[in-house]
Amino acid sequence: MTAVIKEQTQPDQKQDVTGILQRSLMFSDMGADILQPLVEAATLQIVPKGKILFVHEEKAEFFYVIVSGWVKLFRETLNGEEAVIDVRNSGHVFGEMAIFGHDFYDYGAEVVEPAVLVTIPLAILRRLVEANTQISMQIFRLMSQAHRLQIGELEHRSVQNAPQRIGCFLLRLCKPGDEGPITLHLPYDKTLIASRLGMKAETFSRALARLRRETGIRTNGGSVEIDAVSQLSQYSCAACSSSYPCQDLPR
Amino acid sequence: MTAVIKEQTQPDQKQDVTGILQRSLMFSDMGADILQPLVEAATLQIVPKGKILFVHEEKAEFFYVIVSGWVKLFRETLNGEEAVIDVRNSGHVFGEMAIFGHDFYDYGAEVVEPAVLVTIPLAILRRLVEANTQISMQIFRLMSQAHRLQIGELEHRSVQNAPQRIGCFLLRLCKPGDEGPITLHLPYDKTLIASRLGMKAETFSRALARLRRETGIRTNGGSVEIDAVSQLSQYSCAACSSSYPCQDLPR
DNA sequence: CGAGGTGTTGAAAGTGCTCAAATGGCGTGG
DNA sequence: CCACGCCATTTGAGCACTTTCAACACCTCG
Repeated sequence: MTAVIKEQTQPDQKQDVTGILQRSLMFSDMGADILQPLVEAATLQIVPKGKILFVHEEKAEFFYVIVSGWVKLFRETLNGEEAVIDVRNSGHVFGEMAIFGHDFYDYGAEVVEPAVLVTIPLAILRRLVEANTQISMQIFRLMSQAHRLQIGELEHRSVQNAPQRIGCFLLRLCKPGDEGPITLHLPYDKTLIASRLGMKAETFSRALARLRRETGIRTNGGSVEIDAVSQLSQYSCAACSSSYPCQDLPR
Repeated sequence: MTAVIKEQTQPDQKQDVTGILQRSLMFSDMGADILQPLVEAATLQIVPKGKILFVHEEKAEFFYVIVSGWVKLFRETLNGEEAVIDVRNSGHVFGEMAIFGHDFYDYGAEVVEPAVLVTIPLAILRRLVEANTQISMQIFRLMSQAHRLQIGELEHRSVQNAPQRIGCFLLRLCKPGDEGPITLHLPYDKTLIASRLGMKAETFSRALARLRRETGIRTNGGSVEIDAVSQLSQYSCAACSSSYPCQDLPR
């Protein structure tokens, strides 16, 4: 339906891409010289909402760095259900787990808010990882953090009920140190938040209503007002292994 | 209550430990010379059922290789619930994810069937990983596989109902190629299987009864007879992203 | 204005959980 | 060898939470 605007990385864009990579979680603070092979092979894309970048079990050729926008990672079952694995934004990377072991994507990826992405062939990254200890150590850190987040996700799904999971989601939108009255904005639409949290849209709507009743937060469309973060964290984190602020679960 | 029998690795045991490591998933097919620093620092333990090896958020000093027995990895919430992350057996490794990033265990570990374990300081592994590409590549493979398994776990919990999850668990006990009438034995007690699958013991009991009714399997205590693996996989894998045999979920 | 997407609400059904009680196996102490 | 107590497992009844199906309100866009 909508064409992806692929832009070859022109000389004047290479600086941009280098900077983008250096601001990403995977390549933060790495020298331009180290990143050069990646930058050479990188493509900058503007991708509209709804675009499916790849599907589960497709042969993996590229990994992606998100410059802006939101990307949903998901799996589809044979009977048509969808399980959302994660929804990622600026600075995050996806599709990279296929570097080792089998060469297939572990999930599908769909742009859910208009995005700017850097696309880089996995082969280049693979070569770099084998040659450069600094990069491989950084990826280790990232993978072990991803693992930790996954464990947290599993825990949340099994011990928190719907309103608590929503509360937890809101808490992760807070900046560290936030306490008093603040206003948040939901990063993407409620339907997606619902499936991101493993519940149906209707359940989300009702659970949010209950969360309002029980913690005193107020909502108006996509904006959320929280008077006391502590009250919300008390409500949600009671059913969790770590109390707020939940260092295990950034974003 | 029960003392852990720590055995210093004596010269005559070093060969054993080397062999054990070479048969593990993490160090398979690696030369004795490469493994030597690990073997030097390794301790072989016989650990009784019930022993808690470490708890979530404890400072991480060692990682473990399972020679025999079963180990439960879990988290506990503030209000006393427990979420089982995984239950592992021979050849598997745990506690290793703490190598990078923060130095704390991501979960607690408890021996649930009498086990023989090799205990190795994380510091040694860390040094080895930084120095040896073969090891770091192998660990990458393992971490990405672990990641894939975690994703599968999340998917299962969100799209399969209780009887289907049990069926899926049974399928993973089959050897590749099994079709016809076979008899399986549950690897550990039903209460633990229940929490491994994210349900209560009572639910497990009832769900197993329903699975019997709907797929024709028979059970007698811990043994399970399956006449047609295909019938079971059809029942369970319908709500899954990959059909049987589910390469994503070994064990 | 009409269409389609997003979000909310109601009623009914389903799934898994809690609490309680009964069963049966197994090891210990007598 | 038996009685006892403990633990794993099963079963029943009632309940809580989530889903399903349906209807409707809103909003935006053409």
